[in-house]
Amino acid sequence: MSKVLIVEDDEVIAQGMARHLTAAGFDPVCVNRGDLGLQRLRFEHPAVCVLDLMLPGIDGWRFLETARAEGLGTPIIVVSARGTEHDRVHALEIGADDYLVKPFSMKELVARVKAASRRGVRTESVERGERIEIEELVIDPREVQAYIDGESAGLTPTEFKVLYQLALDRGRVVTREELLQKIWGRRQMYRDRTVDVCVKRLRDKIDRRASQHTFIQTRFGVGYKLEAQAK
Amino acid sequence: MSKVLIVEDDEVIAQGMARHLTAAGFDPVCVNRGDLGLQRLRFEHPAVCVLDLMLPGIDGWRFLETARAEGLGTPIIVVSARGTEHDRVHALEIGADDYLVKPFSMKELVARVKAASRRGVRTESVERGERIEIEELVIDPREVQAYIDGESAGLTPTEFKVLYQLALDRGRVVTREELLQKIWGRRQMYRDRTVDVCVKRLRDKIDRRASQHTFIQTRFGVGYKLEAQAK
DNA sequence: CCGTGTGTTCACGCGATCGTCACCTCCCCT
DNA sequence: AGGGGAGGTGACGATCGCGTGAACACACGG
Repeated sequence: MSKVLIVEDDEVIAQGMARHLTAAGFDPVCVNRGDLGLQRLRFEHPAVCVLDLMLPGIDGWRFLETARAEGLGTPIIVVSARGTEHDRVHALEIGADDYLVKPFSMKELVARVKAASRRGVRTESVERGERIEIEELVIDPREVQAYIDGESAGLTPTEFKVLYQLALDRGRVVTREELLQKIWGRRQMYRDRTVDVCVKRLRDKIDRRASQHTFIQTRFGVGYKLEAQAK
Repeated sequence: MSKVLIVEDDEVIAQGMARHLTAAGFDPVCVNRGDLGLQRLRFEHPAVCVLDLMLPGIDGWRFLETARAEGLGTPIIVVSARGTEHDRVHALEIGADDYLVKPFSMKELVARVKAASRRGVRTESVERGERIEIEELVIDPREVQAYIDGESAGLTPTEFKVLYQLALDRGRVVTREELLQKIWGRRQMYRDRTVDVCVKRLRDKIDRRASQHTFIQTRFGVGYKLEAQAK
């Protein structure tokens, strides 16, 4: 469920961590360069970040400093082969949340990732993500609301989630199964019209103004798609 | 500044920790029994708790379990002479935020306490901070009071904290969980109406004047939001 | 020891929300 | 052109969220 960003240049270790985190119910993403990791940290907001200190691109120290300077609050767990007291204290001082010395047990890593994600509740529901603007439609995750021509669309939480999910993949067709899975947490549907009804209500609210114009398009037999123009 | 609760039965170690934490700008409080520590954790809400596992009264394990079961969200750093992988993993699993094996360096302890308090579950220090003005509403952190048209609203400390928290993120929807965590230091809520009641009283006090006008808006199924206009 | 101020929990009730269903419309394929 | 199935639409009912008033718990000051 929760995403974990692994910034580690050793393929073997990264894969091992990913495997164990997956088994524990996390959704790990691996990156082998510091600069790439920083970019992904900025855009997709993972619940936790596991960071190696020795990295190509930019090293872990600069990674930490930059991330904190930019105000990114993601819990960061440093893993490193070097584990002198000075290293540990310094990393913690400049913004690390935890420090594990290699070699470490995967069990402990998983436990510490769990602990970090547990307390990082704050990005769970609100706050994550930028506003998305598509023509006169503005989708604001911070307010959990959408606006048309600056006027609130009065979306309910579920409606908003659907719209936001479509907006994250705007231009792409999103299947019903995907929506049902991500928003309702259901696995399979036999004849479930839940999504359809929700989309209808959504359309009633956001397509009302610009008549003749529908933001949410239907892909027959597949799913729904939100218009792509990023304004 | 920030209070740190030290639950440790060895006087010498406790005093050492207290001394170093004081030097680092913390306000340590020592307790030598588990049951007493738990009471103080419940009563005064420290920013961080440092917990030894071997204790008279109730031991650290039960301390951890009880605190978390009660929904107390204070970051807890476990320190222990026993440091097997199993111990560490288990402690983290049942709610510890960090685990240090004795003997440890005081520098590292301080660094980890800093890291834990940094991601501060709660906004302990209300004192610093600018006044926030929203139309005729003035929120003054120094006075711990709000004013409407220059007249005191007579807010209680808790009411003020809620208002201030909303004001810091004005325009953004703040979830109940977030408020409960930041102000009351609880992590999970089962069916807790504390926030609702507090908000009701807040509204009674600050919305009284400008009738027809509510500063605090409800986002159904999500949380509360304070009006955005910075005057 | 008892009022008072403050904070938390409880119980009730209304209204918002959301899933389901039935029926209708439209698309796609043959 | 017609049939079957996918999707749109409107309505209904159960549930849940939350406002509200009151009871309850607790520390403080006299």
